[in-house]
Amino acid sequence: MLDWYDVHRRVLPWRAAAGATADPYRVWLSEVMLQQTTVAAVTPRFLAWTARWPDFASLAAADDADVMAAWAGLGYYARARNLVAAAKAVVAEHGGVFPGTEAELRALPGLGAYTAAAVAAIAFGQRAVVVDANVERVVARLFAIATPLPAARPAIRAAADTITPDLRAGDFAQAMMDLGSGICTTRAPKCLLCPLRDACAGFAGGAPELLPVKAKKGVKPQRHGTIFWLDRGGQVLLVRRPDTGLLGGMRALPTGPWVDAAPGFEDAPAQADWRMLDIRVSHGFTHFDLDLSLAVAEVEAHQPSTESTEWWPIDRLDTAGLPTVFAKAALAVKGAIRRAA
DNA sequence: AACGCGTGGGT
DNA sequence: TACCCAAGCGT
Repeated sequence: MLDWYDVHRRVLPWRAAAGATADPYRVWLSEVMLQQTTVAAVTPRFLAWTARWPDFASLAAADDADVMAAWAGLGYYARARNLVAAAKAVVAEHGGVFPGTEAELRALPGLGAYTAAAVAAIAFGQRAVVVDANVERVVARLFAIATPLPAARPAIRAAADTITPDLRAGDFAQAMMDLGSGICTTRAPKCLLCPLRDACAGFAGGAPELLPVKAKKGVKPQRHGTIFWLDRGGQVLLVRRPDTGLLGGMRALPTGPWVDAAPGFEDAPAQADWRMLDIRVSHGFTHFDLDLSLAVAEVEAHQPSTESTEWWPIDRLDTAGLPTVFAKAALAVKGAIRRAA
């Protein structure tokens, strides 16, 4: 694997040159951004983020709202909140120096078993067993582990442990991920290009693409809701969502409750002459689909804001850092208003 | 130990 | 189109 990696390794912005030491801050940030998120989506965001907050100290001192806005569109927003919390902990509890052991890393917010192992191995050269979805797939095929996930996890981890080297464990982990990403892919693995082919029990068995076995997913529930668009002379009312739960801590358009049937004007952010637009916006989250009605109204100039609300210039809404579902809704409302004019 | 938690890309 | 999926974590 290491020989293969030395030839085929991907060049990525958070990776050190071959043989060089990676910057722990950049390794950590990239690992968190890459949680359940593709390299293609992460790359531009990583470059912008590191230009703005290049180290732990700058991130620990960053304004919370700026950080959340900078994360907008990447999803799983608890990651951004945990990044700041971890940076503050590094400054306050570790003298600004990132701890180098897997156990200490694991104790920081947002670093679970995978990320702590990956950072320990990649940034600190320690032997750690790094198991992500790529490694699960490669190992399940290599050892022909047919137990369905997630029950297979202990066996997969034990098998990964047996092939993890004492030296260059970080390169080994990245090699497994590059292999999983480009060769040992989910749908149609390119076994003829694989350096592990001769050792692969899954290949020998004739159907490596069927591994690992996964349970089928249930049906996603369909929910309905209302998004409120309140215009105050070219500004729109935004709220800050509660820190916990869906889209926690993010700037957002006001919403009503998410319900099973057709929604109404419940939880409108102000007394106003609300009317529903003739269009809908649909958005899929991980665990439910949302069908959104759009309620619009206008208020006079003196309409106040509160601690958790602010008026935002409509023509600069792209700078507000809205999660995708609200950016989508805003685009739809602006389009409808333009057509009506 | 399930489940809540986003989004964009691939097929 | 309607899925499935991606360098998971916290509770």
